Amino acid sequence: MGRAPCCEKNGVKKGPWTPEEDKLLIQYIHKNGCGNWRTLPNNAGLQRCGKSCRLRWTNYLRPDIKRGRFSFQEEETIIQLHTILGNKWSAIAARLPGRTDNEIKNYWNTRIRKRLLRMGIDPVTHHFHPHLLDSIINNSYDPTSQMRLSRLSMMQLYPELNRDFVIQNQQINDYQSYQLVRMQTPFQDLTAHDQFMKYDDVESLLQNVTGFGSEQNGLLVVEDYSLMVSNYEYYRSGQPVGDPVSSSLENCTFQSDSSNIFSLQSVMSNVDPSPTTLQF
DNA sequence: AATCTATCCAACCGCCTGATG
DNA sequence: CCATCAGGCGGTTGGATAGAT
Repeated sequence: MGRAPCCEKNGVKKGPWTPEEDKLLIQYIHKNGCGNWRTLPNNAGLQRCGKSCRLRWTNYLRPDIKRGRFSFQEEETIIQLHTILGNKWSAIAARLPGRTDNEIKNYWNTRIRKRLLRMGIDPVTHHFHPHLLDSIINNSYDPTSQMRLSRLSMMQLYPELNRDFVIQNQQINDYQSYQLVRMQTPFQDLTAHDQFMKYDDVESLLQNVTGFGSEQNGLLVVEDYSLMVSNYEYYRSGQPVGDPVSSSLENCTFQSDSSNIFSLQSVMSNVDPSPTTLQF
């Protein structure tokens, strides 16, 4: 015979934890440690399965858990680690102090994954895929969305980067590569339409870089202005000198109009010297 | 104000691996 | 060696909430 079962199936409570249950679990673990999860519920006076207790403790009650919004640095780390590790959430969580695998998994599935798809990037391979753009262009194209207009026009602006070319040339395999082609072209050499698209690139990039803000009536509304600026500075500091993306951003400044609503004043590189107001 | 829809996330489920008797 | 379990993991669900109509 092996071990006894971890818990009786009958009489075990399921569903959301009450504050009283949380209190019992915290008090017991503070006094006795985790020990054996199988025997813990009985010893702590909880009508729960040991597995449920372990999950509640590791994902929610543990004192070293960092709650709240993910920073840009954390999000960048998650994306980079996911490129290498895939859906190994526990391995990713091990490199993000205070974050649980469950929290990272939820954040990936509800935020990051969707954003990558919107950019035409496969969240599994992290490569650009034309068929993802197909679905955007053919099925859900919204002419009021600058992000989507950007991608549609991108294909029109760079016909040499057609889908066969994308498939055959692995060095240009994602959305950022398309942006870099435009970023690296001097502003004065671009057509009027290209210039508009370059503005659009910077706008989209800033919103991704800062990781905060939502469009409301053409203005960018942020929850934490200082954290947004901090993320922006972190991004810029991590880019190599002469990087076309960061050089396009280097003269950007933020102007707060009120406590949490502001417009972006930007002087883009190689652009008309008068400041240009960009609104999200 | 009421209803519908989309999003978020805590919690559960089922599977896998190594440990145990 | 085998049956069984604990612990850990990734996938999925469903209730709560926010936003849209």
